[in-house]
Amino acid sequence: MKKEEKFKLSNSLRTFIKKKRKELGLTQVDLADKAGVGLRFIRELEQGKRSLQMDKVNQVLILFGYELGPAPMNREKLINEKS
Amino acid sequence: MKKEEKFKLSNSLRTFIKKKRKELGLTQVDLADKAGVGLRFIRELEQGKRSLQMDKVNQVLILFGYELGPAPMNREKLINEKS
DNA sequence: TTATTATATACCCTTTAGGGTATAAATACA
DNA sequence: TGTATTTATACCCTAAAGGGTATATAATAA
Repeated sequence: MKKEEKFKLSNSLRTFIKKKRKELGLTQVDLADKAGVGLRFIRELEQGKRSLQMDKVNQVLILFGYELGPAPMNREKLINEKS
Repeated sequence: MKKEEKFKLSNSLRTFIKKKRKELGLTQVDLADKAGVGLRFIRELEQGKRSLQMDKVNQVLILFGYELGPAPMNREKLINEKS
């Protein structure tokens, strides 16, 4: 496993956040402020850091009406997903 | 907000894990070993600690074929969910 | 081009997640 | 009952999450 892969999470979350943020026309700074988290956190989130704390992630997701939950993995994605 | 509520996460995850674990007839110790996390972590997870790290949670969920992902919140649950 | 804004990287620092372990309480089973 | 198993609580400790901030590198506009 390459070193960076250790820090990448399933693309869905990072792209989800980035997409939602753009849709609302927010900068990372805006989002950090609204969510009450640090700017560094938003960056690590959008860059796919795996070890983020759930509560912080949820502070962001809630702004979009979402929250973290268990979702069935699909193996197709596992195979095809680019790291 | 009562003090303990700060540490409770949406019931879905904690009950999901507990239910899946029971279905497989595993003890907390078994699950901790299989997931490669500490026993303490499994306990905090099943007790609803909010600030758990996503990667650790995923190590557990993967055993069940699941992973953390953004899920739309339903307001019904927000209102009715017992803390 | 240059100025402005957004994003990324790097560092210091405090707080805390979580491992390990011992003990206590609860549950199951003879 | 008592005994074994499972789960919960409490403590110490190390590694790292993440806040703040300064700097660097895009990206966009004038």
